[in-house]
Amino acid sequence: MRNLIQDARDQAAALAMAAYRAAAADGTLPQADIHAAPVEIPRDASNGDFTTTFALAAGKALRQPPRTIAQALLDHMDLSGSYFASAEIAGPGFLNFRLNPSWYGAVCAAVEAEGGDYGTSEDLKGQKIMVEFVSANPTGPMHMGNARGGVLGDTLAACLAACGAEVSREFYVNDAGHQIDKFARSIYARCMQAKLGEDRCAFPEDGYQGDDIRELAQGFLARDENGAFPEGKDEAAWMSAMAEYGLSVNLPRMKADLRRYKIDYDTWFYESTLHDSGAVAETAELLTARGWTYEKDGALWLKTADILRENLRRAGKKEKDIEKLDLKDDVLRRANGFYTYFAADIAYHRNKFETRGFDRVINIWGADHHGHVARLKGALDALGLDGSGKLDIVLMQLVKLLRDGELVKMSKRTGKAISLSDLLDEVPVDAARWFFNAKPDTQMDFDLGLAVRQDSENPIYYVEYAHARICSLIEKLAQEGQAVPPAADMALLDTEAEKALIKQLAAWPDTVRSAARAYDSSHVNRYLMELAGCFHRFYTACHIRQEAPELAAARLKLADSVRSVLKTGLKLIGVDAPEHM
RNA sequence: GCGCCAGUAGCUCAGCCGGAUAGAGCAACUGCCUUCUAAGCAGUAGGCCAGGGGUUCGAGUCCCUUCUGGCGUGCCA
Repeated sequence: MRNLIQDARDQAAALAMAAYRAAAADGTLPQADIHAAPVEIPRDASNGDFTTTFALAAGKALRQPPRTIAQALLDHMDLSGSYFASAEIAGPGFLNFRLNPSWYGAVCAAVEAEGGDYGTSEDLKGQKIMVEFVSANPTGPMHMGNARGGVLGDTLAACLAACGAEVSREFYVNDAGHQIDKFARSIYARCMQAKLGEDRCAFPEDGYQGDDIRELAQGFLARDENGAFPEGKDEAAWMSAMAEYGLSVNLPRMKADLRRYKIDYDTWFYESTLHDSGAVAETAELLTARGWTYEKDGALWLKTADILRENLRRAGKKEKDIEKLDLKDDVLRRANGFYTYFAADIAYHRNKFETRGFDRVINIWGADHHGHVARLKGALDALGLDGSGKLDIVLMQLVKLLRDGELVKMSKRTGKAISLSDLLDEVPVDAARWFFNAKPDTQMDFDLGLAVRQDSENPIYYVEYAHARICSLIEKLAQEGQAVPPAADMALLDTEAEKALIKQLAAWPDTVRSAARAYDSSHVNRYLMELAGCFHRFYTACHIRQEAPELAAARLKLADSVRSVLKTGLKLIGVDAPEHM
């Protein structure tokens, strides 16, 4: 709950502002309309722990050289009682602050007091947020492209929850529509082939080619104990029984694969329920009532172009640029009477906001769906549900799968895809989770050959090793009679390695917050790498054994705090923190 | 054609609202284990931040433009 970086930042800003007001009051500096001092953390710690660019930024408004302004601030500044030991002018006019022991002590105290809760906040308290991710078609095994979305959604949800949001993880099951129809026809064709011979029955051209479909067909026929197929009911009835059977086999497998991947959903939402309840038709009627649809060629169309044009105008886009976009309308209900996926998706999101009352909805989508983003938001806007404001779509670039440098196609249709479970057979879960927790918009290559021999080369081991090292250290010292003390004089920790480590501990709350704000949980990975690095350097530079008891106690205490934060951080991204390696 | 995302070290990527000498990991090279785990540490080398203009005290970061790569532009989902 405490955030010492934020506290120090605020304090530095307040000190600078107070100094400016004092300088302006006695005429040292001119009066100007300045209400905040920008505070930054210098890249290089030799430039101080915090710095304000007040003098640089205000140079123009105050019509004085930055260094003169900085000097005036310094002359009017009172650091007593603050977290800062000193302030000095540097470079073109930076005012650099250095932290004093009270700040380092406060960081250690916060980590100690808050334990596993350290880093959490109430930034998003009271907000009901849904993260919908993966939502892979249940017509076949999940391919490894789903692995990335799984990690991104799951870790993002965890970060949002750590910021106090009430988070719900959801999987949208596409158990209706065209794909399912194709799925049923594919199984049906394989059943027919099994009965009559491959060459006597054509397989649908657009059917699913994978072996899993053959297995489903065989499974279905095995359950058809009397050998009735294909007699007894009409084709459509057989197909619907097959689709139902196929889903009953596939969905539990998907759940199991995801569980193996350490992903648990709060809700599995079935698309079919939207059709069955009439919600899709109702949504289309609502859009029609609001004047956003028209009929053409027997189909019902949504005036997507009008909606988007209006949104773009409101966003200030130029008319000629809008024209260039060549905006098109979308079909909601086909000429054959069936609703499109888009129509169902609008109904689905209406359900998320209207029926279930989420304040915010985040969807993780593959970048190949980006054309759909503005349309869906626009359709929700047209329903008065503020899709532009409350629906956020995180687009992730697809993962290119390689094996020993050679491209592996991920097409489900060809049946040659590497499935998620194949992936987990080859790569440890934690390594996969770590790897896929990268910034969503980077295109990444995943080389299976490389991943297999990713042992000591994998950054994750650097972090895990730090944790194991600490556990082992604590264990060993405990055996020698030196337990982690309940309290210690942390002011004794004043070497560069120790201070750097404590500063890194202080940065944890900001890391969680920025990951949640940016919808990018890879901030956590980077943070943990740095924390591990700081620890390894501390470990090498600062020993505990054979040191004076007070110092040893403080260092042991610090190591224990690092252990705690490493564990919390790894847990956040769903990676185990091993005690031995 | 139009649109979205990206282009920073050999590779994978950081770089907070524009700030000081552009950083880290891996790979390469050199050192360091009779003291808490060497899956570690210290060091060396590696850069026209894709190219070109602009905005200003200051640009990897903002604007314009060109080039390169990925993706999209369905009565598919």
